[in-house]
Amino acid sequence: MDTPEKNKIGTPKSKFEDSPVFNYISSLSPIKPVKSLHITQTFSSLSFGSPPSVFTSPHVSSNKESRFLRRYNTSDQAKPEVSSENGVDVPASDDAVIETVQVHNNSVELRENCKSDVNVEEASAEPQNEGSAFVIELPRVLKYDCGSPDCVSTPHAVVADFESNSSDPSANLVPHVQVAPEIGPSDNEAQIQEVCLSEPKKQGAIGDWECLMSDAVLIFDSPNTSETFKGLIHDSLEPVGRCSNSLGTEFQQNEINNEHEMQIVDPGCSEQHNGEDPLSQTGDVSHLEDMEQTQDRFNSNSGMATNPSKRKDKEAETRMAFTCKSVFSLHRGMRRRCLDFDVSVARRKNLGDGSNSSSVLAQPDEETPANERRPGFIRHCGEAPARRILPGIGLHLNAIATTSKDCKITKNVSSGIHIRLPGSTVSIHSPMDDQEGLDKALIPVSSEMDINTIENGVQLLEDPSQAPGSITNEEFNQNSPKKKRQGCKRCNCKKSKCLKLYCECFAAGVYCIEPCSCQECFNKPIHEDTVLATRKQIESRNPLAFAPKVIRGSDPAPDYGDESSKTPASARHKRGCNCKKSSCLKKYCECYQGGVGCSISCRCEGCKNAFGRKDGSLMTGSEEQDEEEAEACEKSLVAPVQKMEIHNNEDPNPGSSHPITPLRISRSLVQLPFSSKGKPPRSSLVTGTSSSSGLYSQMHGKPSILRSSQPKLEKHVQTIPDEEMPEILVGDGSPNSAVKTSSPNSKRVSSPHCHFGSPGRRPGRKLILHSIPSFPSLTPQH
DNA sequence: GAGTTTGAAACT
DNA sequence: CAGTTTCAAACTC
Repeated sequence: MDTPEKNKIGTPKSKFEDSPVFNYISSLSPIKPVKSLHITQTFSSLSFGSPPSVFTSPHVSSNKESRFLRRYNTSDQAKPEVSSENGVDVPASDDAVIETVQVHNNSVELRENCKSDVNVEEASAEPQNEGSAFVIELPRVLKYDCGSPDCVSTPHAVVADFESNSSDPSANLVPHVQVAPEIGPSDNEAQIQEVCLSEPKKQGAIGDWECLMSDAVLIFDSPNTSETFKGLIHDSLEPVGRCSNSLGTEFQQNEINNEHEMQIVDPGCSEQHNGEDPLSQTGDVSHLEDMEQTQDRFNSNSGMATNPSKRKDKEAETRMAFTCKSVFSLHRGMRRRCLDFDVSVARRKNLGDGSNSSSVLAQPDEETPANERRPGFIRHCGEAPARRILPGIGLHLNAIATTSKDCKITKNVSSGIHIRLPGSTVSIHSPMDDQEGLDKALIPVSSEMDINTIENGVQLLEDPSQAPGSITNEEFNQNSPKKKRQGCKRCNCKKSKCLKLYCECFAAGVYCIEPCSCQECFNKPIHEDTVLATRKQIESRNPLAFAPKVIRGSDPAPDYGDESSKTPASARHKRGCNCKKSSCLKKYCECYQGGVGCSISCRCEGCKNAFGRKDGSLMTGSEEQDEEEAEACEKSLVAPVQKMEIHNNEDPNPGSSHPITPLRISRSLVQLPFSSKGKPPRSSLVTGTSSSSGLYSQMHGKPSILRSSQPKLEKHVQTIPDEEMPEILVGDGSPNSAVKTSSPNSKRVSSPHCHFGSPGRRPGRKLILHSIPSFPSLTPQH
């Protein structure tokens, strides 16, 4: 596994180790090759569920199963090194850095892809384009990226730790970093190692990280080096930081707080907490313990505690799975988001091991029973108990795509963020390093939240002014009226055992958690095998079964033929609805629920979907208004009540406002701003076509969006798509696309994805698309 | 909170 | 592929 280089380096190194520089170099170079390998494996093995849209690249496709990828925090965290590496690699310029990073290691790319791809792109591009926006975007990006498996914020985190130590003592909860300075170098090493190594077994992936760590350690060993190291880190960090920045809003905050730390902070986790989290602290402590343990194990196992070369070997061995965890959690109370990617194997290992570390971090929230942690699934957000730290944000692409239910960020307990792409899930972790952490760490994500987040992210991008974090949160909270379910999906299954698509949790690719009222639930980590098997079966029957129900409309959906579809925003339900009695005006209608108009593919009767009728009356422009009126009339007849609500909400003139395509609402998909009852605001409808802006404005409160409604819309769209893409990808991966097909009768899914893939996606500014290209590089690898 | 309605999912 | 049944969410009271 290991690349020869590493080995070479490793051995000789022992002596050289002393020189920090040497170490770095060695570590860096060797790592690359290795990672690439790993990555490959990882993906394959991991079979990312579906990589995020971003991954549209072919390789991704494979993953259907991946959907349920599991992310374990643990391993990932180890990865931080990557970041560090990146950081190292990265020269000065952010952009450059990013690129470099990608170039560097495939693995790195993967990891960063999340970040870098999205982030980077955004970061690089956006910043240029949009200065202010940039900041905001970054965070979001992070989110998204984070979502992406790769994103490992951790690396940064690691770096951060170091820096933090130097810069922010207070903040740091994280022992490592802090320790370093404070404690003797040796200690630092140990800690570091632990951090990196923690659970090396489980996460073989760690390798690179470890290497770095080891290097770092060495450096630390020599006091001087340590500083140098720091310096390096800093240097690297900044660039990295940017990348990381993209990771999360936290980043911004961090920056504010500490320039150095900034990035470090794991966006995900961090969102803001600068050390505040008690949890984090606890987590840290526990983490330390875990680390120690892990170290011990590691040492015993490898017999080379600090020996870098050996570590490398080990790394190579372990690498099978690569997971990235952000170490952040350790650091400050900040939440860290960690993305974990685990190979199934790794995962299992983790599971086995997991217990150890996890306990440490286990945040209160996290403590979710095993269930939640499940790799494949995202936890429900919901329940995060009380802590709402800004919790990580979990993205559940599926969910997102699907329904977008609301998620509440708040709920997220952990700091971690989990993104679940159809194929894959990414989790950003919080403090929990270890497996448990992983397990536990899996932050319960509410799919909806995720979605929201994403969208928010998008929006944010658009609106620089808003702070990412705040926005998201608020919006999420506000937006999702549904929360009840949506917020975190909770099911109430009685007979399906939560192993059928009837179960929203299952359908969303998340494990059932406490909030669920299900009976005889098998959708729990404990029954992971069963869940996966069932999932496979279902997918075998319908590859798109777990794909988001709503496909973003950005792409012109020729399929539909409807104008509506063409509208940028036009998002459609993949299969279309079959409503008979609800006139597509109630949530019984999936189209409506998803905030999208009905399309040709719908077989509904008496369609009055506010977001767009099946007849194609998607309202656009003036027509929309007219139609709206007509609809209003109709609705009034049909459902006066609803109408009322709608009007109340927005309405005044639906038509007038900016035509936002319903898509936009797409987020809506996720969560429409429905009134608490869930009724879509009429305006929204209008918006759907035309006025959507209103919604946003309302929602976001920021007019900005509105103002540039179209562009923004596009952006949204794109963004959305991106997000969705993943799922699609998943489906698409291969099959999906194929799947997409549709039987006329039945449902078909529009193929969205063309969209996705299409790099050319809409002009939206979102670089995200661009990012996609990057992925390809990865794919090719393998 | 219980009961009803609805339409997707699953089954035949 | 169409029809039927099952299921759980959405909705109503």
